[in-house]
Amino acid sequence: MAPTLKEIARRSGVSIATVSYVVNNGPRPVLPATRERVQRVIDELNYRPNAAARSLLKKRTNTVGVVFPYTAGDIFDNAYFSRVLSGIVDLTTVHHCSTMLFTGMAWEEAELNIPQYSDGRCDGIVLIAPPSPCQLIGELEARNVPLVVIGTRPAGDEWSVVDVDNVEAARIAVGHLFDLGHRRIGLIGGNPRSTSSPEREQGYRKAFAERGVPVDETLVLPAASTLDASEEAWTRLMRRERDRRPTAVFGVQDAIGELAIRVARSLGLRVPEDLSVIGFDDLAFAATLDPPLTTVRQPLRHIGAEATRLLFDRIDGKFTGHRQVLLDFVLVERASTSQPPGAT
Amino acid sequence: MAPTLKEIARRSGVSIATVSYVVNNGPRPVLPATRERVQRVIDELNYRPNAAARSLLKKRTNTVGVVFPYTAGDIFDNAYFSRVLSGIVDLTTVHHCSTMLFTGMAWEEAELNIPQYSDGRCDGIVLIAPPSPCQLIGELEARNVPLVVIGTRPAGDEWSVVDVDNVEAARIAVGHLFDLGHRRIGLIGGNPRSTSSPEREQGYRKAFAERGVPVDETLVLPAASTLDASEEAWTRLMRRERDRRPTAVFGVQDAIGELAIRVARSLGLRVPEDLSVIGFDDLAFAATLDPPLTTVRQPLRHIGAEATRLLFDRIDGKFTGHRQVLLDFVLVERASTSQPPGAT
DNA sequence: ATGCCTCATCTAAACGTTTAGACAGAGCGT
DNA sequence: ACGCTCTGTCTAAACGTTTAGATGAGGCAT
Repeated sequence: MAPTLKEIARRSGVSIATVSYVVNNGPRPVLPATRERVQRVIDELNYRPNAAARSLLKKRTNTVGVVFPYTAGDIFDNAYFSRVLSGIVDLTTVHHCSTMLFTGMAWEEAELNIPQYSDGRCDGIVLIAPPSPCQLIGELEARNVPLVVIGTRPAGDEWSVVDVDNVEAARIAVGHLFDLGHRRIGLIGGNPRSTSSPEREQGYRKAFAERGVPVDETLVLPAASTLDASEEAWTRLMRRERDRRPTAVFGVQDAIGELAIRVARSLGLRVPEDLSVIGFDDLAFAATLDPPLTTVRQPLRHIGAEATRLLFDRIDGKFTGHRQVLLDFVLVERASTSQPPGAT
Repeated sequence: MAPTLKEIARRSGVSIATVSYVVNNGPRPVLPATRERVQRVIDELNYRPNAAARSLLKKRTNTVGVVFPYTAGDIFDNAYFSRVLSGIVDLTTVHHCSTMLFTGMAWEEAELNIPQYSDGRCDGIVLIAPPSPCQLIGELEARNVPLVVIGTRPAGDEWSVVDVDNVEAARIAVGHLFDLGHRRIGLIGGNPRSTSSPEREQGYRKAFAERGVPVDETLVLPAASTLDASEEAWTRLMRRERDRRPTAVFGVQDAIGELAIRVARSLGLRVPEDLSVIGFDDLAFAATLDPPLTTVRQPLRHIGAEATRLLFDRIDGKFTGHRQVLLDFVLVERASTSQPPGAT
C-alpha cells in the first residue's frame, strides 16, 4: 500500500541507494538534477521511510519508554505521575523522539511484561517510583537496557536515579517546625514499599538529633498500607490530653498532610493554631486545601526532564555505568504552620 | 548483543524456522523433545524476538498513537486530556498493545510531524480534540492511517468520532435553568476553534426555541480567543441594573463557569442566590469550587476507551469507512444553581 | 594517450523475523 | 514392495531500509 524506496527508485529511474541518499541527505552526494527528480516522485507519492525497517537496521527506535504501573482508578489522577511525565515528554519532544507509555497494570504484572520493555521497541526506559526492591530493575539492567529510575534510590550504585534529597528535605522541613517553637512533632509515614518514606523519616530523626532532642517514638507512625489505617492511628494520638498530644506533624506526602488536617478538624481542633501541618511534594491540591498546606516542593517536571536527559546521554553512550542526580527542593510556607499553641 | 533466532538455532542444533515455531507456538507442530531443547536455550539466553523485525514483516506494531498537542505549561494539568488518556491506556493495555504519546507541541507543529504518525510506528491514531478544520485529519485519512477523533465532529462523515451529543447536553442543561424559573439566561462561549462550543450554543438556542422564548442576543457572548476577554465582556453584562441582567448563565466549559462565579463574587453578587451558574465537562475541580459547580458530566474515561475500541476494530478490519459514537452525559446538580432571585 | 583521482551512482549484503514450499522419514493399506 | 499421507524439519525468500564496496565516467596532470 504505502510506497517504498523500491517504488520511488523505479519511478525515478535510479537505484534505491540513490533514493536513500536523497531522503537522508547523505551520506553520499547526489547530483542536484537527480535529487530534484527523485524528490518530485517522493512528494508525489507522499513517501515516508518505514520506521520498522529503519530501526531494524540502525538499532535505534527514537522512542523512550515510561513505566509507571498503577493498580486502580485514573492514573492521571496521580498528580505526581502527571507532572513527571510532563517533564519527560518535554524532553523527548526536543530530541524528536516519541514517548511510549507502559502503564495501566500493577507492578507484579509489569514485571511479567519485561519482554515488552526489552525487545527493542524502545531505546531506553524511565521507571517512575518503583517499589524497592524491584525485580524489574534487575532484569532490565541484566539485559543492558538503558534505564533511569525516578524517586527510588538504590542502597549503593545499582542503577541511575534522579530524585530530590529526601533526607535533607525532611530535615529542613522538620527543622522549620523546630524553629517555630515546636517540640512534640509527630511523623506519619507513607507507602512502605517506597524508599522515599524511610528517607524522609531519617531526615526527621536527623533534625531531632542535631538539636539534641530525643525522638518521642510514640509520635512516630510507621508507614501503613492504607491511608485509613494511618488516619485511625493518628486520630488516637490527637485524642491525648492537650499537653501530651503533638503540636505539629510532618506528613511524608501531601495526601498525608491533608489527612492530618481532616483529623484535626474532626476533633474540633484548628490548623495551624492547635496543630501545625507540613506535607511533602507540593502537588496542585496542596495550595487549595483549607488552610493551604505548607510543604516541600519537588520539582517534578524538572525531575522528569532531567531523567530523560540522563537517559539520552546513556543511550548515546556519553557515559556508562550509573549516575545519581539530586535536584533542589523548596520549602513552601503556607498557612498550615505557625507557632505552637501557648507560645508568646 | 541481544541473542537472535539464529543464535538460538545454532546453539540448539535446529533451523531458525523451528525456533520460530517454538517461540510462536506454531503455525507448524514441533516435536516435544525438540521444543524442550530449544526452549531451554531460549530461557538460558533470555531471548526475546525483536519487535522491529517482527513488525517489518507483519505490518503490525501493536502500538496506538495518541495525538494531543498543547501550547504551554503542564499538559497533564489539562484534566480533560488526562482522563481521556486514562481511558485509552486502559484499553490498549487490555489489547496487549502500547500507547505512544505525540504531544508537547502546538497543532501547527503537529501537522508538520505527519511523517511520525504515518511511518508505520503505530497501527492507528487517536486524535484528541483537534481544532476544526484540521489539516492533520485530512492527511492521515489520505494516507489511510486508521484514525479515531475525540471531541471534534465532522460536518458530514469525513472521519470517525467519539463524543457526547453536545447539542442535546446543552439543551438539557439550559432546560434545567428554565425549569428552575430562569428566563434571562446568558451564554459564554469557549474556544472558537473547537466544534463543541458552537454545538453547545446550538443546544442553548434549541432550549429557548422549544419553549417559544426568543433568545436575547445581548446575553450571548461568542467564543472569545482568551478567557480574559470573556471575563471582561461578562462583567459588563453583570453590571446592568438588577432587572436587566441575567439571572443564570451557561458556560460551555467548567473553566468558564468558574469565571462566571468569580465575576459575580467580584461584583458582590452571590451564587446561586443572585446568579445561577452551570458549566460543562465536570472536571475534577468543578466539585471543589465554592459553590460546587452544577455541570454536565462527560464520561471522559469512557470516551477514551470507546475511541480505542473503535480504533482496534478499524485496525482489525472489522469495519471500513467511518463511525460516529455518541456517549451518554449526565447533568450533575450541585450548589451553583437555584431558583432565580425573587421567585417565591 | 596514459594513468590517476574524484564524483555520482549502482549492486548487493545485512538487519531479525515469518512462512511458503521442499524434503525426508515413518506409518499404513494394498 | 510400492505408493500415499502425515509429520517434523529445513531452505530460502521476503519485509523496507542503510551502507560498504564496486563500477564507470569525466577531468586533469603528465
